[in-house]
Amino acid sequence: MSEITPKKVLSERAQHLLRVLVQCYIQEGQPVGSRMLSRVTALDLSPATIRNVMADLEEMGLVHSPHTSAGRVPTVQGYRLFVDSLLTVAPLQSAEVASLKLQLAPGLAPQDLIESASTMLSGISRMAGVVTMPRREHFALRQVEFLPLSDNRVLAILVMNEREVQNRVIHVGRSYSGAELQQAANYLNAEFVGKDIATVRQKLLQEMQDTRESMNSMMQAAIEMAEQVFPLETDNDDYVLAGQNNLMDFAELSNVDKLRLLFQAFNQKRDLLTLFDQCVRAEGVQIFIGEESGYKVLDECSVVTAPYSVNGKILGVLGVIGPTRMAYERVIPIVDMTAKLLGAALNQRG
Amino acid sequence: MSEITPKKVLSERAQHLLRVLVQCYIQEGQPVGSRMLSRVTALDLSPATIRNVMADLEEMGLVHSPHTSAGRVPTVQGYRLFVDSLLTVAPLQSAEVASLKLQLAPGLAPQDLIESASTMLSGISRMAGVVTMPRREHFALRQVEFLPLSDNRVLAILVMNEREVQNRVIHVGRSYSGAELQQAANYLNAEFVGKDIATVRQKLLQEMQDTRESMNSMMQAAIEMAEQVFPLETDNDDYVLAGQNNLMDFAELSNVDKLRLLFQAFNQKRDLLTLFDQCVRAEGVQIFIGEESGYKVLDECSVVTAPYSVNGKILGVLGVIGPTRMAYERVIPIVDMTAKLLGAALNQRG
DNA sequence: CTTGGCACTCTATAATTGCGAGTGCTAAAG
DNA sequence: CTTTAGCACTCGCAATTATAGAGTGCCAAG
Repeated sequence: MSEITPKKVLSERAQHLLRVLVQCYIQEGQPVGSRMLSRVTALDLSPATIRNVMADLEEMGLVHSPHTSAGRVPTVQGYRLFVDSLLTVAPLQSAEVASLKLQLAPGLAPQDLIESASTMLSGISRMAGVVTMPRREHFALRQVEFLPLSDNRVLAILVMNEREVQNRVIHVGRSYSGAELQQAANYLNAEFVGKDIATVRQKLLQEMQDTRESMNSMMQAAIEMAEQVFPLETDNDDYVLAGQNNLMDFAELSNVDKLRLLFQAFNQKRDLLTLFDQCVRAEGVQIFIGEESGYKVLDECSVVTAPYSVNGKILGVLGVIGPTRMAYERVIPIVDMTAKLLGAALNQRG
Repeated sequence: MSEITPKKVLSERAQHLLRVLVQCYIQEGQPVGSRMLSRVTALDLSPATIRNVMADLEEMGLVHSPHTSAGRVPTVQGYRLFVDSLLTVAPLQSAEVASLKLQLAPGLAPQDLIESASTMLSGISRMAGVVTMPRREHFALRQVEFLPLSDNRVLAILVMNEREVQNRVIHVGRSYSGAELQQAANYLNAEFVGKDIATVRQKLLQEMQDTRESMNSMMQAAIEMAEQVFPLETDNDDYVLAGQNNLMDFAELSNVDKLRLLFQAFNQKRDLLTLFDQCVRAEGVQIFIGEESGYKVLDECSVVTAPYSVNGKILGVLGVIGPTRMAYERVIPIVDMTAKLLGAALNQRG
C-alpha cells in the first residue's frame, strides 16, 4: 500500500519480446506461445524464461491469454506501446511511390483525385480506404453562372479553384430573366472572383447588413441568390470509401453480424465522420487502435489517418480501416505518403 | 421410347400445391414437407396424396429434395412457373405509392433522383436496389460554357435538360483567351441549344467533314472543343447501388465467401451492367431467377428489373437484387412503380 | 536468474449416438 | 382409378463423448 504505483519500466528484453510477439501475431493471426517466441527471437532463451516475461507483460496489461492454454495476444495497450515506441516503419519503395504518383497525377479533377486516393489506399493496404471530401472554404472562386429554370428556380453553377464545378438549384423570390441573371452573375464575378469561399461568405453577410436598402434591384437579386449558394458550403459531411470488401477477407471479421454492423456504420457515415474530424488538427499520422476510437463497431478495427492539406491549409483527412491486427509498419507510411501526394496533386492549379 | 415427350399439363391441383409450396418456402426458408402442405392448403388432402403429387412435380423438375428426408424446395423452373403463371401480384397500397412519390419529387436534380430511387428500392424491398445512370443521348442541350485553364486545357461545362450539369477538362491544340472561348461557346449555343446530344454529335461530325477548310478560326476552335466534349457521352456505364448490406441478412447468403464474391461483382459493375443492358428493351418488369442470369455469382439470387423512360425514350434500367427466395409478389409492383415514378420525376422539365 | 520437467487446463476436431422429420412404397379402402 | 393409412427407411441435426495437441504455471535443480 505504501508503494508508489509501479510504473514499471519494461526491460530491454521484455520490449523486444513484446515487439516480436506483436509482429508474430500480426503475421499469423493466432495467439503466440512461448515456444514460438523462443524459436523466432534471437535471444536464445528457453520457453520457460519467456513464460516468466509473459506473465509480467500480462500483469502490466500488455498481453492477454484468450484462455488457459492458448498463447498470448496483444491487448490494445500492447498495440499502443508497439506503435508508439517499438515500431520501425519501413519507408516505401521508390517504385511504389512512383506508382502512387502516377495515379494521383495532378491535372485530374478533384473528385477524381479523391476517388483515386481512396482506391489506392484500399488497393495497397488490402483494407478499406477512406478519404473525406475536401473543405471548400479556402477554394478560390473562379466564376459564377446562373441559368433560369421555371417556377422561380435558378440553376447556379460555381467554378472553384480552376477545376472544380459545383451546381445546385436554388429557389428565389421572383422569376428572373436570363439577362437579369447574367447581370447578377457579372456583378458577383466582378466583385468576388479570386477570393476564397469563406471570404466571399463573410463579405456577403456584411454587404447585406450594410446596404440592403441602397442597393439597386440587380444587386439585390445577386445577393439574394448568392446567399443561397454560398452558405450551403458547410463543413465536410461526406467521404469516399473504397475496398470495404477487402475487410471480408479477415478472419476476425468473418462473422457476418460484425461485418453487417461495420458496413452499416460505413453507410451511416456519421460516426466515422466525427472520428475523422478529430484527426483534422493532428500534425501527421494518427492511429486509433480498437476501442480507442470510442465506437464499438470499430472495437476490432484500427484506423490509421492523416490529414491532407494544400498550402498549409488542411482540407480533409484520409485513412485506412482494417483489423486491429494490421501491418502498421506498412500502413503508416502508405497513409502518410498518400496524404502528401493527394495534397500535392490538389495543389497544382490549372 | 416411342412416347412423345410428355409435356404433361399440370393438373389444377398440382398447380395449386406448387403455388402454396413456393409461398411457404419463400416465407419460411425451409424445405416444406407433405404434412405442412396438407395443413396449409385448403384442399383437405392427406400427406400421402400430396407426396404423390410431389413426386410428379419432382419428375417434372419443378421441385427438388435437398436430401432424402427433407421437404421439397422449388427449382429455378419451379420459380419460373410460379412467377409466370401462378403469381398474383398485390398492388401497392396507395399510402405506399404516396410515400414513394414524395421521395421522388420532381424538381430534384437527376443525380439525386437516381440515388433516391435506388435507396427507395432497397429500403422498401429490404434487399439491394440498383438504378443505372440515364442515357444522356436524348437530353436536350441547354447551354455550353468554356473556361480557360493553363497548359492548353479548357474546362467545359454542359447544362442539359434544364437541370443537369456536366463538366470535364479537355485538351486543346493551342491556348485560348477567355474572349475566344466565349465566342466559341456563343457559337455553339446559338447553333445547338435545344437539340439533343445525339443530334448535336451527328451535326458536328457532318459540319467537320463538310466545311473544315472554310471555317473561320473561331468556328474551328468551337468545333475542336465540341468534338471532345460530346463524343465522350457514351453508353450507360455506371449505376447507383444501395442497400447491399441488406443482403447480409439472408440466411442463404450468410456465407462470407459467397457474399464477398457477390459484393465484388457489384464493385466490378461490368457483369451487372451487361445484364441490365439486356433489360433495356424489355417492355416492363423482367425477372432473372438464379442461374437464368448467366452469372454464377448470382446463382442464388434473383434480379427483378424494369426500364424507366421519359416520353417513351428508355433512359435506363432499375431493379432489385435479392435471394431467389424473395417475395416476388411484392417486389414486382415495387420495381414497376418505382420505374414509372422515376420516369415521371425525370420528365418534369425545369 | 534460468531452465527442464511435469501436471494441469482448455480448445478444437472427430466420432458416436439418438431424435425427428419426411419420404417412398404397399396394401387396403372409397 | 384415386385416396389413404401404415410402416420401414433414410438422412440431417444436435448433443455427447473421446482424443489429441498446444501451452501454461509452478517447482526444484542448475
